[in-house]
Amino acid sequence: MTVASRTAQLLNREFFHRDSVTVAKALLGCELIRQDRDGKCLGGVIVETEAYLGVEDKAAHAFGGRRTVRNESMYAQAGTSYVYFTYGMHHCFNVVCGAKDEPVAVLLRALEPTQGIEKMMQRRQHRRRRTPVRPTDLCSGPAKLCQALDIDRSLDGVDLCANDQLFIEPSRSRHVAASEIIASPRIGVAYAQEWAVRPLRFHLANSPHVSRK
DNA sequence: ATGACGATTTACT
DNA sequence: GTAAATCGTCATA
Repeated sequence: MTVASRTAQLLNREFFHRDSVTVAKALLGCELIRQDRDGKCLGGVIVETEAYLGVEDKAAHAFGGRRTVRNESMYAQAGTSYVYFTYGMHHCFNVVCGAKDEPVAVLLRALEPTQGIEKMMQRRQHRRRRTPVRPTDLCSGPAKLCQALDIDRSLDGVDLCANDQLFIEPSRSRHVAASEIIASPRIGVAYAQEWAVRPLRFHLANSPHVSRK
């Protein structure tokens, strides 16, 4: 499939050019797809996201207008990827939202695997791991899904609206009703004080593929 | 040049 | 439940 024909069926720039809470909810049910070097597609349906609100958000990397080599992609146009490295060993993947130079983004936290499951299993079952990877643990966390889909800093800053290596397709059959979306506090941001408790994490009710119950 | 810190995951008690 | 793993990045000097 060519880039041009594929681009026509992706989420477009306007989809991402909205506030991050709206995009975080709208991404639920959409499908993240990664095409690796062999042309093999890996991916799954997005079941969990978190919204990050920019300069006023104490939990966000751009809090206070912080702009560095690491988070530069947050200031790019909507639809750009922001991939960061953390804890000395993990990558996390975000979609940049809002206007250019407005550092807001959505962190993708969990997928329901649909494509390339065997290959993702192999990527997750790395050398040092002792226990087998269960299907519901394949992409049930922001760093797990990056490991499964082979997402790292080489994919930071790419345009998700015009790219055949990493992109997002609209929700297929399933229309996601507002009643299926559960909001809760974001994970791992206890240091952010009052921003730690705001309900900016969103996940599909009843999905066994989320990072936490 | 140095030190502290993660938007996490895994294993173990 | 707790703790270890592990290192790029950034603020400070």
